[in-house]
Order: sequence, then structure tokens, then C-alpha cells
Amino acid sequence: MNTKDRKYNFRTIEQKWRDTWKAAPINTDKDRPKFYCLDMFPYPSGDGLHVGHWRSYVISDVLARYKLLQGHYVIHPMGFDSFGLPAENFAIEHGIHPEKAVAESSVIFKRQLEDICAMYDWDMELSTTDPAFYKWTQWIFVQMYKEGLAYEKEMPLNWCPACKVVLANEEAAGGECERCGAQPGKKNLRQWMLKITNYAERLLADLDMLNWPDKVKKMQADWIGKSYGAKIDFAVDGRDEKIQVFTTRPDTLYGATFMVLAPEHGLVKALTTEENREKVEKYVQDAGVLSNVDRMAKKDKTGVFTGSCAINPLSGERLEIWISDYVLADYGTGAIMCVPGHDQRDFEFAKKFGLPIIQVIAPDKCGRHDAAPTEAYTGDGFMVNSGNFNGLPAEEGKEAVANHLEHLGIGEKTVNYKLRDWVFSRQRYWGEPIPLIHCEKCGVVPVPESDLPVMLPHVDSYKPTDTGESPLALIADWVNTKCPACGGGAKRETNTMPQWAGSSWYFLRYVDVNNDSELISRAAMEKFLPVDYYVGGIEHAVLHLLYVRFYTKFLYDIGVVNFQEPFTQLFNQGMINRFGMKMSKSKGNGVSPDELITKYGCDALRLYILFLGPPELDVDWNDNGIEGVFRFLNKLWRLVAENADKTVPPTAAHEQARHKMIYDISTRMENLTLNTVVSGFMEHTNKLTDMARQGGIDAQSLNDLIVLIAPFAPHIAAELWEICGRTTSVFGEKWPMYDKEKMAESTITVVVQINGKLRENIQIAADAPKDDILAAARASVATRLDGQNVVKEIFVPGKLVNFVVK
RNA sequence: GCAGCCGUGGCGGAACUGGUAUACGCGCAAGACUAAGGAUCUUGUGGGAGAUUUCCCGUGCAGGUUCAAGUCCUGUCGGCUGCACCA
Repeated sequence: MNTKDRKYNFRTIEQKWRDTWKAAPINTDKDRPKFYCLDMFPYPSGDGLHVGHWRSYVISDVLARYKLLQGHYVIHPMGFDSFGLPAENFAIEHGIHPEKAVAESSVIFKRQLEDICAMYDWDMELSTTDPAFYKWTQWIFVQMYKEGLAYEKEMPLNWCPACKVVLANEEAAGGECERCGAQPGKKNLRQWMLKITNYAERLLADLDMLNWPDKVKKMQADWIGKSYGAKIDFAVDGRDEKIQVFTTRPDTLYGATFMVLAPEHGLVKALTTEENREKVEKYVQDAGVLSNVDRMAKKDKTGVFTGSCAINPLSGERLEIWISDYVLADYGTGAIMCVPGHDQRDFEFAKKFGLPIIQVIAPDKCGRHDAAPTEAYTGDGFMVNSGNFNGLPAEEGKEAVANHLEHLGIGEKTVNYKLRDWVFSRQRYWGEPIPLIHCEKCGVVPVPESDLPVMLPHVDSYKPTDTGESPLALIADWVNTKCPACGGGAKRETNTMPQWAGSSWYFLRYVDVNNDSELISRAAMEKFLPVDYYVGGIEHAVLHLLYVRFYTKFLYDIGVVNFQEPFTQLFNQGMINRFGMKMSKSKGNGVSPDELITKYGCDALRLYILFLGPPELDVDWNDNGIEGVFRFLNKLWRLVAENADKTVPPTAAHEQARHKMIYDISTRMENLTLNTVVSGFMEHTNKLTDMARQGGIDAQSLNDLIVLIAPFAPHIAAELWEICGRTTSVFGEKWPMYDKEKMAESTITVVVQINGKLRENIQIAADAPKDDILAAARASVATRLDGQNVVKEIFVPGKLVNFVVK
């Protein structure tokens, strides 16, 4: 066949290679070193994919194919996170059972995912709603329960009084119910909690061993929020109760002039005196009604006096005990000692309610102070007005005061975390049933492992109940069961798990997806895990990624896995925006890949999405730009198709260009600056096209160019490979190697500057001695230097000469 | 408010450890081939003067360090993201 007559007919080509790869997959050699490249799996929403979704899938697929060419067996699976609120709400809205909705959406999703031509191994496909999968989600919970990590607790939840339904924080954001617009309140409900706080220190410390973006590590560290300080007991004047506070500033204890408790604090009732009872109760009531969001939006300090006083353990002063909503019940001990001289919030509160302000830290040793300060002094300094501690630097004072309190037996040095235990239950239908049974005689009994999975019953009404209980509570047949311990009548737990449950461990299951006797076999775990590269959105920087790390550490502790961190390396791609907003179907600014594929092909769309901009940053979608990469693919096609049957023996210039090409593409690939890899392909294709026109092109250059581009544009690469007469798969090739010495040019351009300003360029042999280069440089600017006093000559090898004149 | 990231042509963006700013692409302009072009190819394209071979200015703004700054430092303005009364 005369290759010159063949046009770049992407439709035929792409279909041909898809069929070929379906019949003969390219990534099957499990004896190679493994590389596990994982995408965050989607929940199948029914809206379908837009090009914004493509971005992360294209990035991970390029990486996967690159690793394949580097000689790895690549684990590159895909699945569906099908449980959870989005699927349930979609189902309720459309009146379709979630099971059916999810199944239908999955089919659409899978078809659209196939359009990307990512080399997913669909034999590993999983869905969190598959009983064979959630059996193990439940199994993990049972292990956690047995290890004492799961416990029950009454928790205040967002509650919409109109819809009579528990709202997720997200659904209650902005102070109104997402569904009906009513103002949500709080309702106490019994919840299952997971003690993630037991792992706080490890979750923080092990961040060090991760090759993750610093940004994400910092977000996790801030979320865990470790701080050093002291717990101090304050005696209540004339009563037996003690109030414990946490402070990071024990050095300011002498400056504590009042105390504040969170409205929800357990001692509020006891400490409130008769004459204050009415207004305290009203304040507590009002604070409870406010959603967290509203409570944070408040700027003015509010509060009420309880009528009781505490005693400052060092100064002996009487401290009024107030309550205020600026103290959070769930941070520290829910009570604080207030040092208005050195804490801005305490300062504002003291000003408003006329409470005393004492300076105990001074910026210098003399202890000068402002008679009427307008703000708290939070800087460094020395202790003053602090008895025996006067003159001590504040930093030393923290330690000294804490030691003194420990000695007195009324305080201890302590570490505090912002991280709180995880509310793990949901009052929803569409989730994994929590595998526990409540027996009047035996208490809470876990479902025996042999009885797992506890199947989610199929029901017609899966809408939330108006009592706040899960819809499962209405199914008597299902709820009533026998106690596994005593055999007596018992009731099933009706709460379900959050969507996070399945996504916290799914990465383990892909490599042993059909195992019905274990979560994962030891052999598969040792061979294929952990994940080498995890690609997904930054929106999961904290919750999802923290939960997975927690699960992994737990599974390590009980011996299921032999590693402590699930994802060695992490990459967060940016969003694709259009019209200044994140692309989404609901905003009407989504761009469907379908039309673009029809018009330009999958390869062109893959390249264009990468070409848009740096993968880690947000980019703006531009409808026109894809023409550019489409033209490039045509150029590439012509370069190979027109020269494949008339290649010439390589010259030194061919070799130089080829090594430079491999170097450019490889280094940019390693840095994952994929937008510059694509521009690199354009540059080098242009260069090779010029060479081909001038004196022909050698076979090796074409060969290497095709292999390099194969991970990016797999179809055209495979077709051009065939045009070059190759009968084996291009994906069986090795990523080309470069030799730095061979890519050096024989002549180089040296820039000649005078006082740092560019004046001339000279061409000179790369190996010319320094003196020759200086002489040539001097000659090139001789007229300019005439009569000038050259005080210095700067020589940068291979780059420039700069004459400094006065 | 605090923390992190980012400000480069008409547009998206290049520029590795300071060393030719604007690679690559879009758009635009002119030309070629055409009956025709919304196909393809070639050339040009930061701004301002002089206009053959030249000079000045130019990476948000103001300073600084350096022979040399988009890159480093200080301050400032603007944008994005995260956290948000964390004791």
C-alpha cells in the first residue's frame, strides 16, 4: 500500500485499535515489577461525564502507560462509589429505586469512561454496593468494634424541622435546608462513632513519609491540629466542682481574670445560681438553635454570667464564670481560662462586659505597659505581675508554670488535638447496614463474621423517616432477629454507614476482587500494594484521604496489610472552568466529550486536555484550542506516513535532535508538567519535519517519536507504528533512553552582553576554549567597547559573556 | 483574620540551579494553491520611536541585592484555595 495516500482518518484508526486491544490486552505481564496507578473512583451520578472529569482520568492513564513502557505491570483499575447521599437523593428526586438508578448510571459511566481509552482492567471492576464488596466493609467495622474503636454517643445533628430529616453539614450550609429552605436546628440522636483520635499522633507523624503535595500534607496537619499546653483545674468558690481548662499559654495564668464555659458544658446547670437561671437557660437555648454556620458568622461577643466564681490557683483572685458561644464544646475541655491582656477574643469579651484586664507579659523586661490597651498583646515577651515568675521569658514560663502546677497536683502538661472522633452512622437507606445487633440481655453484639454480609433489604420506601431514624427501622421483618450470643429476640442496628466507608479501603480490593474468604489475600497484598500513585481532586485533601490513612493503619494493626500508608504518591489535578465557574451539568457550562470525539477523535481530546495548562492548576476551557492539537496530529501523521518508506541513515544532526527530543520529553514527563510535554511533541515534530524536508529523516527518530507519544495518543501511535512496518505492539516497546553527551550541539550560541544588556549573539564551536570565546565576544562588540573602560568580564560557560564597563 | 498558591502579549501558557523573556498553541494579518475555502501550506505578529544592518521601554506596583532579576529579598495591591472565635 502506498502510505502517502493514507489520510489521518482518526475514526477508523481509533475503532480499529480499540478492537485490537480488547482482543489482545497490552498490559498482562504480571511478572514485571508492579506499578499501581489509581484514580479516585466516581459515584455514578446519571449526569454523565464532561471534559472536566476527563482531566484526572487522562493524567492517570498517561502515567499508567508511561510506566508500562518503562517495564512495569500496571494496575490501573476503575470502579464505582455507588452508596451515599448523592445517589440516594438522585433516586428520591426521580422516583427510581437507588439500586436501579445506580445500575443504569454505571452503564452510562462505563461507556463514557471507555471513550477515554484509558487502559483500565475491567476484570477488577468493583462497586461499593455489591454485597460481595460490602461484606468486607462490614467486616472491617466489626473488627473495629471488637478492638474498641466503635462506640455509641448522643450527638447533636443538623435537623430540618420541615422535612423532618437529618441534614449533612453540606445540606445545611448557609443556614438553610438545601431541600426546602427552612432553617435547620439541632437534634440529639444516638450515633456510632469511630475513635480516629486514637490515631491522631500517627496520622500526623507519618505525613513525613509521604510523597504528597506539601499543600495537602499541611491541610491534614492543620486538621489534626496538634498543640502543646496544659490542663489546669480551677476550684469553684464555695463548691466542690472543679473546672478543667486547656491552655496553650500557661505562662499567662496570673492574667486569667474570668472563665468562660461553652453553653453545652456539663457544669453549666450546676454552676448557675438561682437569680441567673432564667437568662442562662435562654442563652443556652438560643445557642442550641443556631447552626454551626450561623454561630461562626457572628462577630459580636455575647455571653451571660452564671453567678458562680472560680479561684485562680496562682493569684488567688476570684474569677467570674460566664458562658459564651465563642467557646466550643468539642475543642479542648469546652471551658477556658480568660486572659484578656493577651488573647484578642478574651479582650473583646472583657471590654464588652467590663471585666478586669491584667497585663502579665511585657515586650521588654522593664514591664512597661499601656494603661488603656486597645487590643490584646499576643507577642513574645517576659512575665510580669506573676509572682515568683516575674522576669522569665514567656517561652520558658510555659514550661515553668506547667511544672509548678504539676507539682501542686492541679494541672498537667498535655497535648491537644483539633481532630475529633468520626460520626460514622447515617439515618439513611442507601448505605451499608451497620452489622450490629441490640439484645436486651447481652447488649450490643456484632453480627458473626459467618453471617456477613448483612444484606441491605430491598424496600419500596427508602425515604427518610420523620423520627430521624433510618428507613430501615420501619421494616419489622428485617429489624427483628435473634441475638447471636443468647439466641433470644433482638433488634438489628438500623443506621447505615457513610459513603466514606467503602471508599476508605476500596483500593485494596481491586487486586483480589473475587476473593470471598478474605478481604484480600496475603499474596495479592504483598505483590500489588500499596498504591504507587493516586490521582484525584484536591477536594478530598482532608476527609477522604485522612479516612483512608486511618483505615490503613487500623488494618496494619490487625495484620491485614503490611504497610502503614495507602498511597505513596499523590497528585491533585486542578479543575476545568468555563465561563468562570467549575464545569458542571447543573450550571449548564459542561462540555460533553462526545461531540469533540466525533469531530477530532479521542487522541486529540486527550492531548488538548493536557495542553490546556499545568495539570495541578485550574484552567479555563477554550472551545477553539483543540484545533491546534488536531493540526498537530495531522502534521505528525504526515511526517511519519510520508517518510516511513524512504528513511535515510542517521547523521550526527539526526542523532543530536533525537537525543534532545527524548531528553526533553522524559524530563518533562518525570516532572509531570504534561502541558509542556505536549508542546514538546509539537516542537520536535516541527523540527523533524524540517529535517525531513531538507535531507530526509532517519528511521530511529520516527521510531522514538512514536514510542514517546504512545502514552498520550495511543491510537495514532499504534497506527503509525504499523505504517513503519512494525508488527509487534508499540506498547511492548521500552521508553527510549537518551545520552546527554550525544544531545550536545556542536556549535553553540553565546550571548554577548554589556552591563547586562544583550548586544550580540555569536555562534562558536561548543568545545572552543574560554580565551577564544572571549576574543570572539570582544570582537563582536568591538565598536561599542571602543574607548570604554572594561572593569570586569563575566564568563558563563556555554551561555554568555558580559562586559562590565564604567 | 490566619495560612498556602498565583499575577508574564489580544488569549491559554513556556522560561531547569538568577544568564537571549514571551517556547508551543489559539487568535489575527499578508501571501500561495484553488471555481471556491470555514481545508492545507508559507511568512509575520509584546509596546513605542527611527524605519536597510538602530535605539528605548517591557513579566501587577514600589524599592533592594547582583555584572545580570519573571526567577532572590522587603513592602504593597489584586486574585484563587483552605481553615475560620482552636483557648
